[in-house]
Amino acid sequence: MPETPTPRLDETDVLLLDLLQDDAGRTLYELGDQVGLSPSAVQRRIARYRKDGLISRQVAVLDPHRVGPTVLATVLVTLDQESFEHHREFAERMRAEPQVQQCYQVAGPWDYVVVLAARSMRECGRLGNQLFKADDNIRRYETLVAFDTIKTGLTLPLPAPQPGRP
Amino acid sequence: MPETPTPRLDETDVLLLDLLQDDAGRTLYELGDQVGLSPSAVQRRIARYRKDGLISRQVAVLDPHRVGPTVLATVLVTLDQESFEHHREFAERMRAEPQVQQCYQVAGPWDYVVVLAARSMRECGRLGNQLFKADDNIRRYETLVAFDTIKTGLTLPLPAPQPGRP
DNA sequence: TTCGGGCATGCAAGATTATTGTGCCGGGGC
DNA sequence: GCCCCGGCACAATAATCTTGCATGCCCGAA
Repeated sequence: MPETPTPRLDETDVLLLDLLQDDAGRTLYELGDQVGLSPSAVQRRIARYRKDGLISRQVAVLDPHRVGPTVLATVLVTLDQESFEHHREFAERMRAEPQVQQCYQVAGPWDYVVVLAARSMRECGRLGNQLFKADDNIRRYETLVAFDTIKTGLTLPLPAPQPGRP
Repeated sequence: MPETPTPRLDETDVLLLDLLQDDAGRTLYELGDQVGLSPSAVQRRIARYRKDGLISRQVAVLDPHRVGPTVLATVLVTLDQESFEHHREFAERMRAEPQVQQCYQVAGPWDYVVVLAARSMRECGRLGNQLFKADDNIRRYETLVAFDTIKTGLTLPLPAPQPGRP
């Protein structure tokens, strides 16, 4: 796994990245205006973030309930046998399923937290069966169906700027 | 709450939205190429998605572990008193905290699922204390710290195109 | 202290890309 | 059959992005 040592970020980088996390549709001119830099300087920084893999991608976020009926659910999962191979297989299956939005391997009695997005309660149930019940290596799983989405996003808190260069 | 009746989507819409969910950085020309439409037609459709709130925003997704040390955790929460007011207050607090990535109100013994992003284990603990322990209306909460991120994103499965116009 | 290199910047030209106006075509309603 | 509406392609225009270049700053080395 490419554990790159993390490029150093100054105050402007943090400002920029926060703006981009919030709305990546802004123009370079606008961004530059907000951070006190010329558009071209901004552009070069952003290019660097991409090259460094700091910005992994740029996506459009759809409104779940505007797209059509949507059921979101969180599923807690515990595997039966914990072999490396079983974990790998499970992870692969989660990655392959488009209706799995997120999947984390966690500490404690549960092994995984999985966030599902389905188009109906019925489909949500079917998905659970297909992904978890049909797998005979899953000891137990529990589905927490969402009533309401209070907040959603992938925004990360950024580290305080390195004492580097102000 | 503005429960807009969902605009009808044809096959091209679904194709386009899927492309945009995957990578919103593509040019109109490229998008048009993939869906068999001219750039201007694509542009007009996208403008419509925005107007309809179908695309709620466009963001840059950062790589958590490239940005710096990051600890992700899922927290399950049960309130003590279930009054409307208490729920509203809790939701407000989640929305206000930048380190809360996602928050869902769910069915079952747990009331909420909260996804946290912190910069260290220490901070993660502090955050938990601040958000949940300090609140005397929280009966119980359980933190599931993530070892590993198998998958992440906000991609939604799109409904099959309406029988509308092919 | 002074010199030289690396690095990031602003500016401005040039290339791409997005936006908008126009006319055309096909389907549905009258 | 005719008209209206919606969506399309094309083209001109506008906006935005990209790149080359010269400059200034900070640093280490002499």
